[in-house]
Amino acid sequence: MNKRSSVTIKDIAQQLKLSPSTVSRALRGSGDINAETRELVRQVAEELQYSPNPIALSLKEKRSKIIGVIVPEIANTFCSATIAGIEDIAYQRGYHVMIFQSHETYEREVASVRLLASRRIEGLIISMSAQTRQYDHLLEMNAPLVMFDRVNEAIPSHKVVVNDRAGAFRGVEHLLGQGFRRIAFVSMAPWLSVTQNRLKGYEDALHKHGMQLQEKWIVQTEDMETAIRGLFSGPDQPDAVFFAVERAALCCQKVLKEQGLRIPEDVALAGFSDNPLNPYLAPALTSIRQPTFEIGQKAAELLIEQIENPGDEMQFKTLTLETEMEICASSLRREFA
Amino acid sequence: MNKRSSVTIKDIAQQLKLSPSTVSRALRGSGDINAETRELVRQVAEELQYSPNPIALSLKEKRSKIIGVIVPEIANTFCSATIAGIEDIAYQRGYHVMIFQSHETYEREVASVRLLASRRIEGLIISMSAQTRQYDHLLEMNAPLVMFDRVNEAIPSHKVVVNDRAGAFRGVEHLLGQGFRRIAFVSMAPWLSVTQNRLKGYEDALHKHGMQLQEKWIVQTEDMETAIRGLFSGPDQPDAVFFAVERAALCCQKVLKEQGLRIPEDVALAGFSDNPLNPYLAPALTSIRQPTFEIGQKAAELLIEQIENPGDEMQFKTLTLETEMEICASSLRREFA
DNA sequence: TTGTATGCGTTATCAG
DNA sequence: CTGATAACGCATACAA
Repeated sequence: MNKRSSVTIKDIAQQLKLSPSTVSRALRGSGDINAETRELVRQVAEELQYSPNPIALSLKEKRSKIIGVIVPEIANTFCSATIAGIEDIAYQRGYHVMIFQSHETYEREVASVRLLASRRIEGLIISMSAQTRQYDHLLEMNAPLVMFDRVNEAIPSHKVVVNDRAGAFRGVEHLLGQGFRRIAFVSMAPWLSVTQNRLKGYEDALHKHGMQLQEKWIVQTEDMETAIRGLFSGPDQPDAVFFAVERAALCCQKVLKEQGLRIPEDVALAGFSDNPLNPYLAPALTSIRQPTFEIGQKAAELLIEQIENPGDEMQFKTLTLETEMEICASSLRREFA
Repeated sequence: MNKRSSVTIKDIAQQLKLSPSTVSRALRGSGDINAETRELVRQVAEELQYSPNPIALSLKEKRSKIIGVIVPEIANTFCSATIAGIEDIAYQRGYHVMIFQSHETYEREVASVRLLASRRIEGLIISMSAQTRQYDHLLEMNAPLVMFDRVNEAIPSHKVVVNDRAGAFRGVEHLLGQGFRRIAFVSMAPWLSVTQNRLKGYEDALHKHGMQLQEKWIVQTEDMETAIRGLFSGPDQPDAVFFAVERAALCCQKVLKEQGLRIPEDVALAGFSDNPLNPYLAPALTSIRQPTFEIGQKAAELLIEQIENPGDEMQFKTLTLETEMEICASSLRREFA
């Protein structure tokens, strides 16, 4: 929209008394063209600060060089870090990234998908909203699609996930190793694969150590704050909480603080979270860390590969990256802490 | 790019044996048209899941209904929250938001501005990178521009800022009120207006309480970690730090921890930060809070107003919002903590 | 080597 | 009331 933007190929053509097509060829180097003419055109283009109109290009080539990204919330550390990874690759390969948030609602997600589709984006990278339980909007897309984090097996696409089961297993086993025996599990949407896998890891760990699963200590709801309050109000309270989503960490902190319960003296805490401040919390929060930047990179690579090789009837891959555990005071027995 | 996207006005016309122009009119309701025809067209459009091609529309109308946003880092809490506010208004008014990160580098910022300009975005909302000390890329834009947070008076545009001077004043006065007398100031780019204003607030507070400014306690550098380490290595160390940027908070935590200095027993801490975890840190971090969501909303409103009334030779406004102070343990004298 | 004509999807204008 | 045509900016098949 700056001055440069209104200069078209025609202006250059006019000034040089050439036809627009010649100018076009000179600029893009296709076809045979007189070296002098080319140079001349280039010079004038430079002078006039010509830059091609990408909208016209998109219309013509049916390509926009834009990839869409839909995440639940960019305020979520995991999401913003992943986006950084996506951008990294996208810009390297000459693509631009259009970011949308679903704010964890199905409606916003569907609206965003439709919008992006109508905008002729060339591909979509998505982590679904927690509310999404129906996938028509994604199945209808026939642009390349890559899912990450919140994926669904029923949807044919590349997927990038972490080994949630192993990550949760490791975290819970760590809690068990510290002597905690009454470990609650807090999560949100039970229909999401991440939730299910993390729950499996939790079960694996309990099982391996010969412990009984206590249904009442498994919380899976949107309204985590209330649920956690429930965990710590009746008799038979947990002595540790393993949270499967970042937001739950904050909820736990809040409720425990409000109930006057100390971490880890009264209740230990560990779980999935990618917030960089975790080691500085009171007390420092033991976290299962995901390779966020890399997840974004891989997703973008898979997407662009797909965009640029449309013929290939490819096998859809599921890339599984490993998590790391950052052990901090929140999950250590007092005597060690 | 889903199936719907390939249905054009022509397809509808063909199916109904009408001309494209008739279909266009029927769909957009302009001009006179037979009520039956209109209904028929609408039905077929519905059946075929027609949706207009926005790229063609953009080309024709020279409008893209896209506004660009450039921020230093979306991982920064302040930025992501602001973007949420921008999105809120934009979507209400039918605009889409294209987000770019400068990663605090001048080059990325210039590249993003140029890209957005060439993409025919209708307006730009920007918080400049810390490196940016030259503004040609912004001055050249003749699309509507709104700056927030990192603004520059030399650039003719609407601006949305917070009362940085008052915020810093309040924070530092609070530290003084708690009995701290050796207060350092940590920030990054001294040429930014935010930095300058926050520094002024710091000076105001010291001055009001009859204190001398100590140059050696004023740190303004990219490499904050080293600088802070410097503050706490020699003799004559501060007993409190007021930080003017969110990132500095983390740096302080890190260095103080590594030097075995306790907060607030040895060194008190307060400053600008919008991280929601601050109250849960060890100890809880006293924070000057900005109305992030509202900043984004206001910026978007100003931009869209400008986009939609291009004729108006408007006065450029600078909107100044107030900060709030959230007092926590990190800035309280031990006896009160 | 260069110019002309055409089309991408849409709408405004003018003719019917 | 409806249809034909041109135009937005660009690239390309084809003609010269």
